[in-house]
Amino acid sequence: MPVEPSPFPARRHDHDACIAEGLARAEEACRAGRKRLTENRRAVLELLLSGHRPLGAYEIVERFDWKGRRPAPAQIYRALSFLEALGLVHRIASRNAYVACSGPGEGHGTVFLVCEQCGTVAELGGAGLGRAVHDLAGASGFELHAHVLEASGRCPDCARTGEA
Amino acid sequence: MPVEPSPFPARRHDHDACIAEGLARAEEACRAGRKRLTENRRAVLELLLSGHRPLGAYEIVERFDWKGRRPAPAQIYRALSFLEALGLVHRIASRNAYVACSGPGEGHGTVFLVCEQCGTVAELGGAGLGRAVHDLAGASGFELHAHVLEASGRCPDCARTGEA
DNA sequence: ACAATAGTGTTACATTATTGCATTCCAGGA
DNA sequence: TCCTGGAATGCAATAATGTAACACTATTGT
Repeated sequence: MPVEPSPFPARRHDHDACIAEGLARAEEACRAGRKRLTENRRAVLELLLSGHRPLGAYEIVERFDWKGRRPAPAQIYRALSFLEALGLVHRIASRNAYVACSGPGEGHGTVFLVCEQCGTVAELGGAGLGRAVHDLAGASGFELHAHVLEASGRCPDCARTGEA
Repeated sequence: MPVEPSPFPARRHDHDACIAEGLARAEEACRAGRKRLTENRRAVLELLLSGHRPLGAYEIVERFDWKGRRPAPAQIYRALSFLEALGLVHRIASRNAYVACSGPGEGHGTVFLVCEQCGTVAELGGAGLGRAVHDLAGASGFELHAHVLEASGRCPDCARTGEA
């Protein structure tokens, strides 16, 4: 297993490519699952992809400029559930917010590192951790179905800047 | 590191002792921090201690029979923040609920196992996991401040019962 | 074209959490 | 004892987050 490079996006990176890649993955996932990536769903996903930062559902509502009008929250939640079920979006429970999946990750065993300062979220594979949690739970006779692991702190950029 | 016994409470256990112990720890913590364990705070803590199950804030409001009247939500949230700051109560982010701390645990590095069926919550020390998360984060240059790790599944009792 | 199904648009509502402010309580000193 | 400053409360209002229900529209398979 190769050591991963920093999971944080470089300060300058080809962000359009991120978005394009995310959308491509979404289309692929939909094809594979025989689901439809409708205009709404696509738009919500694009909004989330447009930053590496979690957005609250109502933040999405506000940013949603869609033929001049705004969708009701229910729309957004529907899109989010759909995208989440496909693993294209993750919910950050500790913040009531949602972030676009940044990798082909399997969806479980994932660790989220959330920067308290700039809000950036990095998603780590943490496969070993997933197993560790599983084992720990198993040792107690607990039948593990899913888990969430979210860390908060400062991302490399903010840590560098702030420690002056 | 000794292997812990099951972190789940036995089906029959001296529950009054649980409560008494929890309250005792609270009083100790308050003395140590020169804080006051007021009637409200104590009452909220007692409610949480009275089950090994997370309660939503409004569930607490409903159960709160306090001289015949009901406190406003704000009261409850204030008590919860206070208790949480002292590590006497934990928030289960994945459920928007709160549970009494079941051990002298340090508050970080803790793993919560939440039963989807009966709602029981067990709190594991998971010291090794805490370190693992720390290391994993550190390897990415992330300055870790805190993390939440919540698992859902079936507790031993429910698993036994259900698999019939 | 038709039926079956999935998705949308909208309203209303439910749940969870916070803010502001006047009042009350309480420990500690004059 | 009395005062006083900070902590905690009581209360009302409201913000923020999340769902339910239902009629309507679009898409797909036959």
